Amino acid sequence: MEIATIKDIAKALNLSTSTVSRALRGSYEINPETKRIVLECAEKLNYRPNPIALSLKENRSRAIGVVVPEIDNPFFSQAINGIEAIAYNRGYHVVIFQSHESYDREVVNIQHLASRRVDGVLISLSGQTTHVEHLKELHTKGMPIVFFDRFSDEINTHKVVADNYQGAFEGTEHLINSGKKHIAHLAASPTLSITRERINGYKAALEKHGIPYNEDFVKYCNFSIEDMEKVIDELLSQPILPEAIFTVSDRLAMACLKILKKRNIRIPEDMALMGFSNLKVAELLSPSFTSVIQPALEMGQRAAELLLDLVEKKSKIPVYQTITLPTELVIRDSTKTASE
Amino acid sequence: MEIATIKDIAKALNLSTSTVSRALRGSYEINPETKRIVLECAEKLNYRPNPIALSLKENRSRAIGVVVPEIDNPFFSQAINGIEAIAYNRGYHVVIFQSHESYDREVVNIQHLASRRVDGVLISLSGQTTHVEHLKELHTKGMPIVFFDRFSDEINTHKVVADNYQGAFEGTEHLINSGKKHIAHLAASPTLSITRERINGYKAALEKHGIPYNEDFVKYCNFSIEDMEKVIDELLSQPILPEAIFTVSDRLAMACLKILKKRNIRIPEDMALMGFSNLKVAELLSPSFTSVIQPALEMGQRAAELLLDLVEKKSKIPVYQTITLPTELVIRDSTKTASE
DNA sequence: TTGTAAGCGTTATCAT
DNA sequence: ATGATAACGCTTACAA
Repeated sequence: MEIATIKDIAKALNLSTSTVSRALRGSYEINPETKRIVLECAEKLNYRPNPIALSLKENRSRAIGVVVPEIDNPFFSQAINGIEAIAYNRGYHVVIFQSHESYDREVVNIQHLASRRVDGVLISLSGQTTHVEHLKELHTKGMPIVFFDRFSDEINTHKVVADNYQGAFEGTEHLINSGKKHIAHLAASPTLSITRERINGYKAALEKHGIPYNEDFVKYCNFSIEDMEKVIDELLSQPILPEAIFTVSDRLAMACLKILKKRNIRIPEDMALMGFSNLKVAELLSPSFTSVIQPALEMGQRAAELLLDLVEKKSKIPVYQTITLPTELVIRDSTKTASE
Repeated sequence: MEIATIKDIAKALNLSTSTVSRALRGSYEINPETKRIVLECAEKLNYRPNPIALSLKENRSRAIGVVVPEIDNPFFSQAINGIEAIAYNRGYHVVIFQSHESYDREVVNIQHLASRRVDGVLISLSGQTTHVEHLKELHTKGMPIVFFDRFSDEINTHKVVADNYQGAFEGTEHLINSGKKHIAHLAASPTLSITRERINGYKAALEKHGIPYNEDFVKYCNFSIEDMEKVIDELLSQPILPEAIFTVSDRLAMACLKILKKRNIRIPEDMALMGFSNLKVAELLSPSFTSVIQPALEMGQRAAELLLDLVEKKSKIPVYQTITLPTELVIRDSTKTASE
């Protein structure tokens, strides 16, 4: 990996490194002829500036850190896709970190990010995270941070989220409109902002249609399959069986399908199933699975734009904003909708 | 972002930077008491070594670059998951690049990687890539490179692949065993190594069972949905309709489902559908969709291990190997299998 | 227009 | 056991 440096060019041309440096970038104060020679030589030696030296000098890395619970989750990989697109266009690299839904791991990630001297951080909190001192410290030290999807109110910065309230409202209302009254809501970690927003949307839809809220129909579970199945089993072992289940993730829907199948409960005849989803393979799914699609890609893009604006100090005094992007209700089997 | 440096500690303690440096790492040649004081002060100032300065000095970045066609593809996001796990454990960071199946973009990615001074590269080639001079140059300059999934024979290095031949063979044989004779094979780019291997497996299964190979049943298509649908339409407009379609990706299977639905062809009664898949939501799929699952996570892990061994020169004279991991045939609806 | 020198944070070498 | 200095690659006052 022998790579030519500015010194090599200087030596080859009998110039000083500063002249070479000037020729290579700002063309001010430089003899056009010298510049030509330098560029030619740089080309010949296949010179590439060393970004590490640059980083050391400028105290910036031209890289942003992204902390997500799991890369291998369609929502986050789509979001990263959006982030990468924007970062790439603006000359930044993306360094990925996974918290694996663990608070401890998230803290370690943040330490790594800080010591890696990334120029900014995009983060979606882990399901375990209940306090954010680790981020607060980083933020007060001046590190630009932008939340997407899962945020904390304790840090005053940009937030880019899906309209979880409206998404849950519409989804729930769709179930109500197709004749369901007993609707269960299978939520994720109660500590997450998205969980609260979704439950509120769910409640609002029930209320609008005069359906009493039944606490037993709302279940929380973490991200392990075992836990999901346990919770679903509990839900289905109650005296009153729901007529529909609204899940907040594909994995939960999957777990539901499995349990329902085991109990010989037919979908959608015996029980309707719907929920938040991010699969790109909609057509491969059971046609009766109506879903609330999140704008993952766009969330990533918007978050990255906001972050890079902060990093590049486009606005001297940042006015932090919360951007809420709409979800989309996708009904696959329209025949089922109007009926009943 | 004011972060304490070794200088700050030295100043605070009236020591030289070299003493502080020694106290901080190698504990040889240092007064235990001095060491204690330094560590205490470092703790107080929340000192974190600057990896950029380290990188400059050591001419290494402790980061590896990963080039994949699309992050937002379950196969690659699972592979990245495996890569990240290994890299994390061994103290490396992962910098992600996407080629978006474009050769030009892949070349740019490689340039970025090189100038970023990553310590090694993991790559799965783009569907457009037919020559690999960009990688050859990097490799001959000494950059460790490991291929996973999609490789080129022109570069002598480690390769980690799925057993595409066997996967396609088993999948095709499964269709044959369930009574199908006219089996179409929907392949990806003909330039990719995986495409060749899979077609060979497909052919071998046909041959084993005495079914003549029909060229019209093998179609190539690129990664755009439009192209997929066009090719599938062509396939279904031929004089002899296949009884089964073997697809090499989830997106292709999806496109098939769409077209088949439009033409009112029932699955699996009129036409069986199966193929390579990487979805984690198997249970959400149509129960008749049999799939050949690729060991994406493990491929990422193995590739990362091999790369980091190269990077750390564990073996002075590397013996490059090709690791082939088995695929898994997952039959969801066992009732259909034995019948017919 | 070009060269000299200092500095970014760290470590290794060579004094002391 | 500790300190001074050079070096990693690059930019930028400041000098010439």
